[in-house]
Amino acid sequence: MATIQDIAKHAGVSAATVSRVINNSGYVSTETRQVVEQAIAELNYVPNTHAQNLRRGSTRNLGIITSTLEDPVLARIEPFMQFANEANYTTTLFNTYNDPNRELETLDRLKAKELDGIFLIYRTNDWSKIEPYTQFGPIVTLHNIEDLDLNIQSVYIDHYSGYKMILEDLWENGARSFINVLGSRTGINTKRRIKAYLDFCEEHQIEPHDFEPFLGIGGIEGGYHAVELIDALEEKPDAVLAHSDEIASAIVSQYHKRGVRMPEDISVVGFDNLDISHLMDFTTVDYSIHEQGKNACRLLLNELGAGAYELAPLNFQLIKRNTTK
Amino acid sequence: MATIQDIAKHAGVSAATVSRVINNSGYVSTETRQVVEQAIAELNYVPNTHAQNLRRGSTRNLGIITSTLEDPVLARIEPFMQFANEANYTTTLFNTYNDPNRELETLDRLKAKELDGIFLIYRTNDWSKIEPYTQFGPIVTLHNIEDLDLNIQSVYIDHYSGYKMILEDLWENGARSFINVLGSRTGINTKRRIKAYLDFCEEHQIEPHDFEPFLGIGGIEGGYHAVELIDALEEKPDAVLAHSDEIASAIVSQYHKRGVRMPEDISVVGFDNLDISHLMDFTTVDYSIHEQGKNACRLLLNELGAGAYELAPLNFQLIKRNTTK
DNA sequence: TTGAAAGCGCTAACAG
DNA sequence: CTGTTAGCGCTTTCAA
Repeated sequence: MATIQDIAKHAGVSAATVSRVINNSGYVSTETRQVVEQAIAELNYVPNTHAQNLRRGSTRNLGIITSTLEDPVLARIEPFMQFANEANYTTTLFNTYNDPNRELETLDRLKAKELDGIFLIYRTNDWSKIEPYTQFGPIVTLHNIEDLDLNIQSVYIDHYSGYKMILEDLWENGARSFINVLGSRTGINTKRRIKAYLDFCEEHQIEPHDFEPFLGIGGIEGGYHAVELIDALEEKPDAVLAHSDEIASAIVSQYHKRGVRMPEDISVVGFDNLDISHLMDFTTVDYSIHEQGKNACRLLLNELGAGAYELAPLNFQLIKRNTTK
Repeated sequence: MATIQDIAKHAGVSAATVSRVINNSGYVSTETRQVVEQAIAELNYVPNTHAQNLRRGSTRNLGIITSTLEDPVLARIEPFMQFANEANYTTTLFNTYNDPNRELETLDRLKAKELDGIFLIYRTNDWSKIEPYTQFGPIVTLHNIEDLDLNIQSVYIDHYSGYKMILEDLWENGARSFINVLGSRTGINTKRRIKAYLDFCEEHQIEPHDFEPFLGIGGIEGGYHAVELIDALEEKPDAVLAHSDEIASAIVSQYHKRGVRMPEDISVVGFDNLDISHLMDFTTVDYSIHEQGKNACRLLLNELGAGAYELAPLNFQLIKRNTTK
């Protein structure tokens, strides 16, 4: 491979001049520039990225860390990548498969200057272990960190009002008993959903249902499992609220197979407004998940001084389809 | 950030020795090793990747190039990434959005030593433009390149027999007229499917249908469009064969909405056996798409001398569900 | 078993 | 406007 020296020789100039041409920095006469550009073209030269990065002390590469690659995660990753690409940043995706060590190793890449910043979608380590890394580069997350005094930005969105929105709509259409299919026991989203549900119950003077065993449910298999749990219930609920479209799709799928009619026999609602909700025609909540991914990137680039992007507002919107009245 | 020199000083040894410890190369006495390891731990040292890469002339990073991020593509990317990760390789995903220049720029990263090898899922440039890059690193693709004399490996799988399998099964169950919803007009998969269909027609002495306007159909929107095209037909077919589960999901979705019963009114078959086919309960063909992604990685690592992996065999299997008799 | 020294390819002062 | 020079942080001969 040709190096900058080869180009310099070929063009009869110094390496510094070639560098100036490549980077469009400093003064270069039009003639010299042309000669250099021709040499570059002739020798088919591409600068060695490692040398550039070593010299500059930065990459134009953002890391994306997740613990799973399910649809709702992908729905954030894609717009993030696209936005980064447009800003001329590269992205590297790391799946930790929920292994805390892998997560730490990946954060080390920030130290190793391999990554300029990180979009930490799902974390597995304590914040106290993660935060020290911010001295090596910005970190943005999907988690809620409002209460914590951390140097980490977040694109978290409080599910409370979105969830309440669903409940109220179901109520208006006659539903009186509900099952909340919830995710991570410790997650903030679960807490906020529970809060919304409890508040709702109080306002409408109804008895809340037991959250167990509907906690910690995830993935398509989780959705199938939820259906079995509901089947085992003595009193069937009027409506099932899934915490994601992925779960909802599995539930809807099972009901279709069993000939359970929606919304006549039971209502089902998802969350996220992914393609699947459209395809399977079930009610869900949209909150610009796409823009959320982009916002993560905007935040990161702003912190890196690579732009001054305004964040897009994220609003809840109920998307009514055929699984609710 | 601490550098190798800092560690050397701290441990009272030379940088060379630290390097030996880091890389587990050459001779280091147990004592020295311990002292160095302690220094590394104390100073929280992580080697600068760019310096390493510059020195070594290689990264442990594989590029994945695609022109779109739809489900069938993701279904290959995920296992590829996982396999690479396990072999201690990093992956970087590039979406060209069908822009030939972006594709070339990404291939340039091979030259720039930024990528050790490339999984070129979908290409947009001519092979003649792509092949020269193989001198800078191995390229593996999903495209068929059997006929061409290229230095590019492929995990292509001929759809002929898989497609024939579907047709025969439909025939046995009474279907006599078909619509083939086909992809890229120039793609080999389309050609092989057409060949399978024409052979099938000849064997069963039936008249093939016009391929137009069912060519070049892709994405969910494409599936919706296909349904409209079929509606406009004078004679309704007994069965619709989609070239991917994505297309099939859109078709099935539309039919559900319109109250068209499957398989009573019409049969629908997909291809790929993605999650969605299971969720929406439609018949499809499995051919270890997951292993195909891994094979791509195996091939790449073999070429890089980073292993001697055996390829997994890819076989067709008809997965019958409720959209066919 | 260890250290000295050279150099991977590039950029950025600085001097002219 | 252009060239000289130093050095980013690491690995790898070579010599001791």
